[in-house]
Amino acid sequence: VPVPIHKMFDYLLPDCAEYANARPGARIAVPFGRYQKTAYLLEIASKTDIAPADLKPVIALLDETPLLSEDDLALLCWLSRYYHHPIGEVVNAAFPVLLRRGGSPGLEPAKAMQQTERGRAASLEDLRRRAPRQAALLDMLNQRSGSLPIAALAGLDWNWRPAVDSLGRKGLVRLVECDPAVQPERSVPLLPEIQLNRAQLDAVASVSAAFGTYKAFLLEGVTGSGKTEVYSRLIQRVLDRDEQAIVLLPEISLTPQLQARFSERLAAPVAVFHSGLTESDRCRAWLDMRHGRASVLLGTRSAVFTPLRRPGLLIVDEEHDPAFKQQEGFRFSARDVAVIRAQRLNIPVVLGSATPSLESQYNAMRRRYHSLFLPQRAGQALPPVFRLIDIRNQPLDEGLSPGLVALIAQTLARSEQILLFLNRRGFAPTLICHACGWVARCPRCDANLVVHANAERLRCHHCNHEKALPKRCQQCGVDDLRRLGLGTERVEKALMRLFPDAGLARVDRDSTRRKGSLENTLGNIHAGTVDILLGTQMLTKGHHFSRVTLVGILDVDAALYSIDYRAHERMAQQIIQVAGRAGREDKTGMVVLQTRHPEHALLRLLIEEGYRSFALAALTERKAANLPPYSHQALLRAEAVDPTAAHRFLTKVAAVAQALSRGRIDILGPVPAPRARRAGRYHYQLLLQCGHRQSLHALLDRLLPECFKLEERRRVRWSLDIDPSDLC
DNA sequence: AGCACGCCGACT
DNA sequence: GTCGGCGTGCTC
Repeated sequence: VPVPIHKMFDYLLPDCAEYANARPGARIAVPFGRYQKTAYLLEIASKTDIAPADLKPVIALLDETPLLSEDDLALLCWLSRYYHHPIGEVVNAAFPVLLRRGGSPGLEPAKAMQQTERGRAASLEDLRRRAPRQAALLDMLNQRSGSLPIAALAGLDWNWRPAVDSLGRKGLVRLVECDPAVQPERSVPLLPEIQLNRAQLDAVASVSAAFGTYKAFLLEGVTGSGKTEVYSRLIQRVLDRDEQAIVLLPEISLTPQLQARFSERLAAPVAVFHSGLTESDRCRAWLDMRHGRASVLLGTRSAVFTPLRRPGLLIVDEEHDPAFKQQEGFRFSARDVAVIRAQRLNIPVVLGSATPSLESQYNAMRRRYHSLFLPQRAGQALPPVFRLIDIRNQPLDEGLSPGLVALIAQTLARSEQILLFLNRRGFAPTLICHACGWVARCPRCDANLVVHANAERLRCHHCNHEKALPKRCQQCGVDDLRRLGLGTERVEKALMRLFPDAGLARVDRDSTRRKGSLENTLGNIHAGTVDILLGTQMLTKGHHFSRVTLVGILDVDAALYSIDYRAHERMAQQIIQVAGRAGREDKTGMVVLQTRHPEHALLRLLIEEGYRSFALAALTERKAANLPPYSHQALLRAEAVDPTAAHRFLTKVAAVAQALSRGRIDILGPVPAPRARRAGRYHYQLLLQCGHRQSLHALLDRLLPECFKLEERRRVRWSLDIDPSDLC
């Protein structure tokens, strides 16, 4: 039953014909408490510890044939044990919401759009101006002599459903049922296979040779080295074998691009699964994969559980991205789940990245993953040149050094584009009183309020608390408040002053809040009306800007001396990813990093010898400090409104753990979490660490039941995070 | 989670 | 004399 309880529940399976087909993996409706719930049949047993009088009968069998295979069910049970998360919620995570609610798994009748008399007579010119998407659909209808299966639209990379609905309302088309067996024609013409280079061919050959068996591959390829082409060729091979593939991406915004590229190359339609779709679309894609009607699925992390009729291949693109780790509830890593699932299904899995995570790099070193390397940039584009600008004792203009300003001017003079990266939004991260030193703090969090000058407001980036920008110090009343530090808004203002004639676009969460405004900005960038592109990590993902030849990273120092042991890794990945946005076939890109630590060993290694050398050195540091991947971690978090309750609870837990572990496991803490006070609650954490994974999990198996018995647990909210990616 | 029960303070 | 705040316990 999908509830946060570490338990299975026993029910009576009525002895009648309806239940003859009941098999593990099927959904059932059961009475639970005073309500009815959709639950999952995990096991059929002939014994129970529950008193017969307490057993209630199952209300209904919802699936004649189970939607999950025995394999997938076993995987979910394994995950429940590994992540120490209640089995009901784990199984729930594998299903789309519509099916969780007990929705029918049946096929809706296939529909086709048909042109009406009115549609034939309608003036397309008028429509083309006011509703170009509807016009495009009518054009497609015309090309296909007035009838078009809805399924054929699935390959389009725009949201066609509202357009179909509008056409229907206007009576320009009508929807009729059609034969689902008729394969829809392609909506995008199939492009010929492109010529792959040696490294790409080798990668394809290695993975293809592993079809039908488990093997994990780490595909390391710099931006532009043609990973996508390797994926699509591999998927084509999978399709040739009449098997299915899942491709995982870290975030929704990357799906349209990849979907378009796949649709051009693959003979089969590409199904999509992510949180930007309606529930019914997600459910349809899920069922299409389950029943084998679709063969390729592109999706974000929850798509990793999609059942496959004929499993062939799993791909995790940008495998280093922290977004693959779910950060609340069932805290799984979709990348790790993909590897385990491939193992259990006996199929290959490909992890791709220009900047592989240290974990994966380590697994490749240990030969648990097979390394594939794509060195060249396709089409002979040259790798960018890195340059450090030492900003010590330099006069900075809102964070911009004279050297960088000069480079920007030169690049503008050549009519080329510039990309500036600053991972902090707002105007200034601190508002301080010059008279008394008072700093604007969030009343509910351990954090400074950030000045947002455009909106004339102060905002907390952790709890969204907001207030008007004060004119005077709230402590001493003097009107000399200064804005300390740099944010994208501030740099934007400086750039407008320094380069008044340049087209400027700022890309961060504030500037792209409105739906579609990111697409709009990206459009302008490609159209060439933007000369300088300024943004946060939003810019590091996916999009390539072919006219960018100068990349400026304004502040690398924050990451160099962060307390988070993963900060170096993330910094290096961001630098290489931003650098990869630049350059074009005939022009070398330049990447400029402003720092006060130009001698920093890891930074030098990164820019002089590349990401691989950096990663090896960073791994050596991890080894020396006995940090992951050389040890395994589990993090117990606790929070409460009472400032000491969480600490008291974790102290008790630490004592129990100490007694159970007999010195085999490092018990670190409890300590206050970074920014211990958040939205008025106090956060603490206890880190358990061990070089031997089995020992850690054996401890957790015995520790958790004790946690539930502790008296102190009542006053806190607590949770366990296995393989935490953030210690906060 | 979602719900009921039950015990205390603020209203008609 | 009752409404409703949320702490506590239970769900086969």
